[in-house]
Amino acid sequence: MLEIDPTSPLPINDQLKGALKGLVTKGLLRPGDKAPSIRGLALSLKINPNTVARAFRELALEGFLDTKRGDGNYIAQTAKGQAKEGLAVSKERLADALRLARQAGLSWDEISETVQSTKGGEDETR
Amino acid sequence: MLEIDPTSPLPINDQLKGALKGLVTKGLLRPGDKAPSIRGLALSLKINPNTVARAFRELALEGFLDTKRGDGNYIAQTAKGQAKEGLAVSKERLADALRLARQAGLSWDEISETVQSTKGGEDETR
Amino acid sequence: MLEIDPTSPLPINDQLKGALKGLVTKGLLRPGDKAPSIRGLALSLKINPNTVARAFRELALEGFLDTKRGDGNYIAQTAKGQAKEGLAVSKERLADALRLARQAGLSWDEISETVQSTKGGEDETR
Amino acid sequence: MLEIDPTSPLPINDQLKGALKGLVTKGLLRPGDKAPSIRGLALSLKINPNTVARAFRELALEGFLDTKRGDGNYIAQTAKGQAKEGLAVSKERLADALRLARQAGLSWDEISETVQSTKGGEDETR
DNA sequence: GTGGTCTAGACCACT
DNA sequence: GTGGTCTAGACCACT
Repeated sequence: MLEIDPTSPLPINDQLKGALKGLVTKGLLRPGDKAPSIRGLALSLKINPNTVARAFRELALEGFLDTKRGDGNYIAQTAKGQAKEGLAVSKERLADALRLARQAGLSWDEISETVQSTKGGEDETR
Repeated sequence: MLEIDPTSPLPINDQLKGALKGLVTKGLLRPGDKAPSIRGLALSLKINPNTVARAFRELALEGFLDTKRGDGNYIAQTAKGQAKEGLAVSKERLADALRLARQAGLSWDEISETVQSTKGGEDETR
Repeated sequence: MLEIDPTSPLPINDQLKGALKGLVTKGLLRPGDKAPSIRGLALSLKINPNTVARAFRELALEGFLDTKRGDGNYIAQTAKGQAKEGLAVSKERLADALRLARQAGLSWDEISETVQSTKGGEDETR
Repeated sequence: MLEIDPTSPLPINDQLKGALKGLVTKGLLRPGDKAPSIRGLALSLKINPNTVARAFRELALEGFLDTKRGDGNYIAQTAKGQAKEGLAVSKERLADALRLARQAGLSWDEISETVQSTKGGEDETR
């Protein structure tokens, strides 16, 4: 359900926060639903539980998650709004990446190509 | 001529290397040309000279720049090839950014929009 | 300048956040001032740098500190307001402690005594 | 009769132990009296029975409670002494809380105020 | 030297 | 089993 890119310059914990908000945006997770457990996520993503815990703690501080000690984390009722804001952040980050690609000399045609092939790559995993 | 994004998760020194290679790719800088001075670049980009120096040192190690002590740095004759490889790296980084954006819940339509508006934004600065 | 109580049930990182806000409240640290370094504080308080870093990261998220990478942390211009809110939180925590003391059977007289002797204890360290 | 503060940094099971000793200190419960049932307490305090059970187990280990399997828990004959020691612990904890409040920037006047208003708040619940 | 991220692992509180 | 805090230590980016 979730994927992380260990080679990305974006810190793992930030990726995780974005991906979790993405699940809500996509409707795969809804307010009131139980979030995956910290340890379970760490195991399946092969990252350290502390890293997941940090992402979750920050999401809880933002009001996106409700933490119930000894029980688990739940998607907050206000999560949808937070997810929306997350989308805006993601757009900005993508725009940054595009500007960097341009700086590095990629033409808009090459960029379109990259978009297309990334789109195609998605189908393969389906 | 060169721009840096201090808010990007991509390290400044990597951005600098990519942008310098970009100038060669775009033909704005050619083999044999003198590269901008470390101090001048640091000043105009408002970053620490050490960071620029480090990027230049790495570019020299890669054979992209020729350093002449007491004179400055010159674009190496083999720079064009290096720049081409840089393009491939940039494409991969962009593909990563796209995958992250998808994880975060952006639809392909929203991504296209972002590409278009970034493209538009470029014109404004001209 | 700062003190931590390792035996307190209040997490060290929370104590640190409160104490730092206290320094601003007391006027010992002002907006624009450089905060103590993470490593320095960790050394002098004999706690782990990660714990200090966590407190600082949260204070930065709250807008109480401005972090300058490779340089250090600075008290934000808006810190005074944040410190004020911190005072309210501290009052609430003290009220909780008082209610617990009452539950545990302390009389108001014994509580007053404890307040007085704690006050006195402060003078000794001067 | 008993109250618990779920927001306190002091663990629930410690609060429970302190409160139970408080009932003895205040004379509301005497040696030989039957203690409230674990399940009943858990229900009325809305906490997990395991948490109450653990507090009782520890109190039994300290010799404050006598557990009679299949019957219930009874206040031990030596409970008064134990309760007295509990008072000392509570005083120390209150002193800690006061020092933290001072660190956080509360003046002694504000502390006195907080004491007074907590005292006043008690009357309201009567 | 200063901060940032991550891993590994211990121990605790609660369900 | 679930989350929380803390320590220890490695490695990185930037001034």
